[in-house]
Amino acid sequence: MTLDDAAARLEALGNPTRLNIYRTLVRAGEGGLSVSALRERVGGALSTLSHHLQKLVLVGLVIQERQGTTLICRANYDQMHGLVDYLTKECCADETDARQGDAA
Amino acid sequence: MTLDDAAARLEALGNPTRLNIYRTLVRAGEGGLSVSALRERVGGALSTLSHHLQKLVLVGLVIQERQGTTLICRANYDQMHGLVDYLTKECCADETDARQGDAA
DNA sequence: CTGAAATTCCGATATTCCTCGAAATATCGG
DNA sequence: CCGATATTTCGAGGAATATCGGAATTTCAG
Repeated sequence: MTLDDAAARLEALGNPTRLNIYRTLVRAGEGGLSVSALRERVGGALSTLSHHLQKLVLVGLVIQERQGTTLICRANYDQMHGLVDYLTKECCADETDARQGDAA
Repeated sequence: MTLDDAAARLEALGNPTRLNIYRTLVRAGEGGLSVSALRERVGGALSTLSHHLQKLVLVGLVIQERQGTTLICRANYDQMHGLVDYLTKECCADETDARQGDAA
């Protein structure tokens, strides 16, 4: 994962509304949530929610799947793990890591 | 750590320039880096760097310490660990965690 | 086809962000 | 105090964001 990718994901998460959306999706588990179900929990206008969701989808943090008229949204754990990994490796390193982790 | 706190930190990191600044600071290790030394590595105008640094300091991700005329900047590992922790607990939980982690 | 439900697209507005150069401020050495 | 160095503050331009309401689109049921 490049620095720009990581920054894009962090930015996507770096908005209270969006972080809340994402967290809600995580808590919903594998079943996911429809956009309207999501809206009932996070509030706000549907168009706004849709907008935020797109941002999350764009960076790969959320996956959408159509089921008839409803669109199911799910958290993409892999991407989040990748992000946490990046943060841990690149940005949590103490001196020990700073010497070796340079290659990454 | 509240959702808003986490979002603020994520937002601070969610800018390529700032993420680069932070990462550079982490790699510098405990010794830290002065603002101008930092500038030599990340480029850009000093005023811009100062601005970004303030943002990082504001959310606690970076600590500054005066040494004469120079200001030493250091990454605050604790805060970053706290953030990664939050992400892991609140946003990486699979169903197993989603049931129990609700209290947090 | 028609009606209903779910979601996105289309403007619009207010706010915030990123970046810069220049001026101001702080600290030190002498 | 003076000069030099380091950093921040000020002011500004331009771009991007967050939010909204309503219209348009898609998909299903009958």
